[in-house]
Amino acid sequence: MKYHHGNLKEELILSACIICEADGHDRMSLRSIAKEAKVSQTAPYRHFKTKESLLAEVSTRGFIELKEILHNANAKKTLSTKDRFLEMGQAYIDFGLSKRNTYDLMHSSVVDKTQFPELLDSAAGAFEELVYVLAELNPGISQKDLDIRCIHHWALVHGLVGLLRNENLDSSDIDTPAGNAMGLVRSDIKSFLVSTLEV
Amino acid sequence: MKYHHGNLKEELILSACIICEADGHDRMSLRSIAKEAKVSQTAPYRHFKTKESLLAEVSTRGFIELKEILHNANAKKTLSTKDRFLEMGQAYIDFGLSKRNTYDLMHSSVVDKTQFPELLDSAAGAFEELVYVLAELNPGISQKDLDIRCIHHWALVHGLVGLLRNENLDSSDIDTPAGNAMGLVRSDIKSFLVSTLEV
DNA sequence: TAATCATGTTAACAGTGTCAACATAGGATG
DNA sequence: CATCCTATGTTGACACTGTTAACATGATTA
Repeated sequence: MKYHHGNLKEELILSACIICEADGHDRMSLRSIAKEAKVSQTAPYRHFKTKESLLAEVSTRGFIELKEILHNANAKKTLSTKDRFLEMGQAYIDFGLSKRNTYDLMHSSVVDKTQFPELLDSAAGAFEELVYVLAELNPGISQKDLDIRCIHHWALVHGLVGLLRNENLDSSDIDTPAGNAMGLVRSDIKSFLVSTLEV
Repeated sequence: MKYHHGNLKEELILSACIICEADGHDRMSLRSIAKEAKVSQTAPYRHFKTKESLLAEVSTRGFIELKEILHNANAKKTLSTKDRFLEMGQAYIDFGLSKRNTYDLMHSSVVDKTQFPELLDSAAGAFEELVYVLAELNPGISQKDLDIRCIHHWALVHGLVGLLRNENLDSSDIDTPAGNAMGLVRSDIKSFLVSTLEV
């Protein structure tokens, strides 16, 4: 029985990542993850100043994973640039839908991003992946127009994740305009994204 | 000193709206708003089954207000249809930026929308305002294409609010691509929205 | 008038983040 | 090797939270 754990910080982060995704960040307690690590309830405070700073770690890892996912989608060199762009869009949305609670945390205000520089960096890193494809997809485009396109598509996929997750808007029994439209988009996200390219 | 308050439910909701916007929904406690209404800490439970259901009320009122704002923007009959559309986009984004915490709650997962029908209705109501302009702006468009356009612009403004709120992405001292782009968009949202129309 | 029911109260429970005070292990320093 | 320092752990406590159970009150209605 050793008094010192040896790798507690990393274990706490990994536990937090799992619990955040499983239960949602608002249902995660420091005490429960301390218990899971078989450590006293205040041990986490030797590694994280507050609960928020642990959540910032979880959020950061989320952005790092998102960046990797986007990078991998753009690395499929057998595909055309346009198809890689579509692949990335699909990948982003898949991430937002499958890692739902983590995605929530990443865009939540419970973590004040301005206070965690590495979180800012990781978020910017993910965004850059989009800049790369769009630059390649629009050779000779001005910096300003490129920037605007990036914003456009980043906002679009982010907003789309939010809409797609509201199951209410695509339940087939309710025949709202929004519901019908969401069904269409959900069934073929890439076609939808294509339509946003033809500006 | 009357034992019964008379208008407690409404007062609790109004307090909750104010506190949610001021402090954020995660910092609002039932006990604090009960105290503000000079009532015991469990009195709210006579009107709301859980804290979540009170938050659902706050969220609902947010969507109702948003709908009104969009409706008013579209009611400026001296403007062209296109200008009214732009006005609505600006109004949506202004709402997301000024009623920041309320907007957060409206898109947060702490309230399970599927369990609050009137919340679903209010959200759908706001969405419908966008359907109206876009239908007018694109006469003769097919239902499918109209639906897709609605999704497109709704997702866009929602995503944009998220991006614009990350102050990190537009702080002028950091010279990231994302930062530059956000500055551009922020300074002239309507121009940005125009560029998304020309599909 | 009497009974019912909506709406209030008090007391309590289990759980939370966080801090202060103390304990221990392991590495650095003499 | 002995000693001290520091990182990392523990225990105990505080104030706060959502929520329930049991009880009190006041208004409506039979």
